[in-house]
Amino acid sequence: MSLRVPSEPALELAAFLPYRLNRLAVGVSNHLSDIYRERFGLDVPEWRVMATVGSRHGCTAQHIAESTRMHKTRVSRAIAHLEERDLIERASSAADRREREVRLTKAGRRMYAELVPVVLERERELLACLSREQLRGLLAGMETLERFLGLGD
Amino acid sequence: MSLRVPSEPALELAAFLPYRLNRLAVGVSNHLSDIYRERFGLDVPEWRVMATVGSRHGCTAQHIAESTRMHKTRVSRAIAHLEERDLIERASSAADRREREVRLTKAGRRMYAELVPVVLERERELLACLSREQLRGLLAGMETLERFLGLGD
DNA sequence: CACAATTAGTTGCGCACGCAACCGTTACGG
DNA sequence: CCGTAACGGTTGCGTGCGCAACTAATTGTG
Repeated sequence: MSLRVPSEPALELAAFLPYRLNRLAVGVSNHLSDIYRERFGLDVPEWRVMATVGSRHGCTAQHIAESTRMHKTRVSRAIAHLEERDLIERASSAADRREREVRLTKAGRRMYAELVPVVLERERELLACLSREQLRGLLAGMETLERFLGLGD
Repeated sequence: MSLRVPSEPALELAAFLPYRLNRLAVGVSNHLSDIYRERFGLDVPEWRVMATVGSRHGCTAQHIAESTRMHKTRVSRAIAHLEERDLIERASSAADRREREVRLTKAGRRMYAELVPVVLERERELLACLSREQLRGLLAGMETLERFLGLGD
C-alpha cells in the first residue's frame, strides 16, 4: 500500500534503546521483587526503604527520598505501611522537630537480616549468566549513560 | 548502636542492579519521551502504538500488544486515544470479525514521517556519549540478561 | 450440529503514583 | 524581632495501570 522511501529510516521498536532498557529493567525488577513480595510481603518502595534504613541507623524520610531517588510522597507512604506492620518506628527529632527519625524495630532488623542475604544471592545468581567481561562492559556502558543523563551516582 | 556482623554483606542500593537499571531506564525514557510528549502530544503507550502501526501496515491490537509487550488493556486505551485524535483508524476485519484492523490515517502517516527521524536522531545523540566499544559491551550484556530472563527478542 | 473452550477486544474496579496544596517548624533578612 | 521564605513531611486529587470479568465471534469436539 505505502511505498517505503529508502531515505526514511525504519524504527524497529525492538532495537530502540529506551524500549529495550525499560523491558529489561522490568524483567530484572520482577525477577528480584518476586522474593521480597512473596516471601516478605514488601513491594518495591517498601523494599527500598528497608534497604536504606537497615544500612544506616537513624535516617529521615528526606534522606531516604534522596538516596533512593523516589518521590517524597512515595517514601512517605512506604514508611507509613512499614510502620503499620511494626517493621520501622519513627520518633520526632529533638534537634529539628519537622524531621522524624526513622529506625528499624526489632522485627524490622530481624527481617532485614534475613532479607539481605537472600536478595544478594538472587542478584548474584542473575549476574552469573554474564561473563566477567560482559558484566564489566554492561556496567561501564550504564555508568557513562548515567553520567550523561546527570543521574548522579 | 548496632554491631555490624562482618559476615553479613552490606546492601548498597546504589550498586544494586535492579535499582540502577530501573533508574537508568526511567532516565533514558524521559530523555526521549520529552520529544514525543511535548512536540507530538504522545505518551509512551501511544508512541509505541504509532511506531508499531507505522512500520507495519494493517495490524491488530493483538499484534501490537505482543510486539510491544504491553498489556492488552494498555494497548486498547492507547488506540482509543489515537483514534480520537484521528491519527489512526480501525476497520473490522472481514476474515475474523472479532479483530479490528488498525491503520494510520493520512494525518497519522504525516506525524509518523515527522516523528521517526526526530526520535532516531535523539537516540543517536544519546548513544553518542558511548564509545563504540562501550555500546557493544552494553548491548552484549543486555542481550545475555534478556535471554536469561526469557524476554524473547 | 450443538455446545464447550478459546480468542480479540473493551470496561469496571481498586491501587499506586506524582503533582500541588497544605501544616507545622526552622532559617533568613531588614 | 517580626515577617517571609524555605524545608520536612502528609494528604487530596486526578490519572494511568493491570486484573478480572465481560461481550462478541470463532474454533474445536463429540
